[in-house]
Amino acid sequence: MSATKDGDSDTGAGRDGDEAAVSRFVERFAAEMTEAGMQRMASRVFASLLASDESALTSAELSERLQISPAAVSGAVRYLTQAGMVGREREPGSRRDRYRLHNDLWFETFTRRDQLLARWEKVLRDGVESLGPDSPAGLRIAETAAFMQFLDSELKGLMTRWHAHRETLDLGPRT
Amino acid sequence: MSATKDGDSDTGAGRDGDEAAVSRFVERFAAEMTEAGMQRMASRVFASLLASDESALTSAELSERLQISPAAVSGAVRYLTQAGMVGREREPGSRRDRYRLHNDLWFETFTRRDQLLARWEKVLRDGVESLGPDSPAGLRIAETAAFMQFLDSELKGLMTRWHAHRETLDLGPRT
DNA sequence: CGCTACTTTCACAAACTTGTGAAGTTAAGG
DNA sequence: CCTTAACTTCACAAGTTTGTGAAAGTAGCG
Repeated sequence: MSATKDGDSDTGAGRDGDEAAVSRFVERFAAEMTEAGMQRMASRVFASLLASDESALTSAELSERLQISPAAVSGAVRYLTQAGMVGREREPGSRRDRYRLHNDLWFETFTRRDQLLARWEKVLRDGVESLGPDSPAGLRIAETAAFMQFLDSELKGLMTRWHAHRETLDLGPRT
Repeated sequence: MSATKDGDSDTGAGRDGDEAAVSRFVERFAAEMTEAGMQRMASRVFASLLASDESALTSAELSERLQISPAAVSGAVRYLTQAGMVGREREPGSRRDRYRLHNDLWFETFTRRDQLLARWEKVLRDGVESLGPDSPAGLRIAETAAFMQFLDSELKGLMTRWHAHRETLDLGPRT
């Protein structure tokens, strides 16, 4: 069925795999991310980038693949760059931007996470004061704050172990 | 205004700490959770329970403290119970339900997390097929799937370490 | 130096979410 | 059994969010 031919494509056999199947994957994965709390368009853009061979696409490509307006791409990209999940590059002699997934994808994402944890911890520590440090509720909240702190401290080691573990997989060098 | 007196309160000095301060904490913490993606009312109910001495409140108490209708409480509680973050108890000879934070709060929450991870991993593995396991995109997605699997495996050890670490804190026995 | 290709911003319409009052359901207690 | 307290469901109003087309900004390239 369908679609594998694209006219000016040059790498031959299905440049990013079977288009329909890829699109299905993109939508499925995006749906999961959306359910986990990310904006819909941002999820879709992210998933598209993840599923692209270059791990980078231009605005126009995104617009076409996802069937959305340039404005929607713009909005999604703003969100993703602010969240530090995607970088923007200008191709030297051209007026196109390319949006690129950071290589160290999950590292970047988790790095931000600890700022979040720090904020939560702060709010919780203040809460202990409000409730009285010896009340049951105060103690429970102190425990929660301690948990956040613990998580924060664990994150570093976790990423180190991931990088080590990653080496043992034969996934080839980073793209 | 002060509000510390509440008429039928019996434990004396501010049953759950200074009411205004507690409410402020509840709202602040709930706001953080909301920003992180949880529904507003669910966040507020959760925060209220966290800040209550019993770690449990009745529907009426929630309704009053948060100034929301019973219907809103009902909706929030449904969400929280489905997410496994809150349990429902019926007080024996009474028609009131009490909603209770699970003791092992964070353990419960993280336990669910691995189901989420498993789902993501599944979607990703399917994606590898769609993209071709040898394409750059396929490899990247395989790496992502591997990361999810890695995270899942780490979670167990993490919670074990947390429980150990928790013992070293003088927070008294579990509530 | 102006043309043109690309991107962003803006105002608005559509769609979804959220919280409410009111009616409906269940079960304790007389 | 009947009453009544407590919870749930339902339909809807209010408020947000989301995505779009159109206009305005930027910057390559002739």
